[in-house]
Parts: sequence; structure tokens; C-alpha cells
Amino acid sequence: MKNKIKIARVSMDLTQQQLADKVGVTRQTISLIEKGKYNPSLKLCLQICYTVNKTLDELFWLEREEWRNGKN
Amino acid sequence: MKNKIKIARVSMDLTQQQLADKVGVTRQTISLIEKGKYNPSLKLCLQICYTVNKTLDELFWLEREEWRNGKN
DNA sequence: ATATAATGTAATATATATGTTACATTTATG
DNA sequence: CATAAATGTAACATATATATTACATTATAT
Repeated sequence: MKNKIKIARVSMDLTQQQLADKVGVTRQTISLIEKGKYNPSLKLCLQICYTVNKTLDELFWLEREEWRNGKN
Repeated sequence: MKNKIKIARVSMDLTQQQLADKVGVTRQTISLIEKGKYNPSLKLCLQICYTVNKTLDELFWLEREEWRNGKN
């Protein structure tokens, strides 16, 4: 589950911990999502978007192709 | 968790069951998501997007405001 | 008006996201 | 180099998404 959270996060000058706190989740959860090892809930995706000022498409969109190539 | 799945689905002439099948999920899951009673996973959101030819933002985006007004 | 398909929804079971704790590794900073 | 901060990751616990089964209600068609 690839995504662009890390780029958005560091460009906001946030640490995983800080993002986690703002979003109300654990640092580990952020870490695993950034690493593409988690399949986050829509709710969490939205909260991350709000915190780093991005939209769902900007952070999480994947074309069918890249989708199928990933592990899922 | 409001969304625009139903509109997209019927405009594709799909029943909940058909969408569910295409997406590999249960009809009940689709029903509950449409009704805003579920917090679907990103993976499922993407699969729905692909099936109804919409993007994440088109189907699932919510501004912070509407967000806070919802139950969550 | 009656049958049939589509949808809402509840109860219980299962799978999986997330929390907690803990430690290892990497990256920054003195 | 040394120390601290940031990040990766594992084991187990808990919360919650989704499946399953089943039935009720609403829409559609005959």
C-alpha cells in the first residue's frame, strides 16, 4: 500500500511522533503506514490529510496498475 | 462517514450485490458503507473507486468541517 | 395486488487494524 | 566519537472492519 505520507510529513517539519499525536494514533501506526505495511482506515487517512494539508488523492491514490503490482 | 458511493454506483447501473462482487466484498459491507455506518479500509476504498471509475477525493473526501459535524 | 429483486439491519464469528511494551537500528547533533 | 533523537520492528492484547446467516422492509415489475 504505497503512499506519499513521509514526504508530506517532513515537508511539514513533523516527526512521526508529532504526526501521530496530532492524528491521535500511535507512532508505530504511522511508521507502518509510511512503510506501506498497513491498510489504514478511511478515517485515519482523512485525519492524516488534514494534518499535512493534502487531499486523499495526493497522499493515497494509486492507479489500478501500480495497485495490482503491489502485494496488497 | 458520509460519501458519494451510491450515486456513483447507480450511475454505473450496478446493484449493491454487483458492486460487492466486483470488489470482492459482501453486499452488507457495501450497504453499511453507503449508509455511512462503516469506516472502510483504504484498500476497499480504492477498489470501489476503480470499479465505479472515480477517485478517492470524488467519492470520499470530506472537509474538516463536515468531518467534525459527523459523529466520529 | 402479488411476486421478485434490491436494500436495511441484527447477531454472532472471524480477520485485521491499531495499541502497548520493548528493544534494535539508524540518523542527527554535540 | 559519543550521545540523543528518530525510526524500524516484534509479540502480544484489544478494538473494530468485514463475513455469515438470517430476516424485515422497500422498490420494481408483472
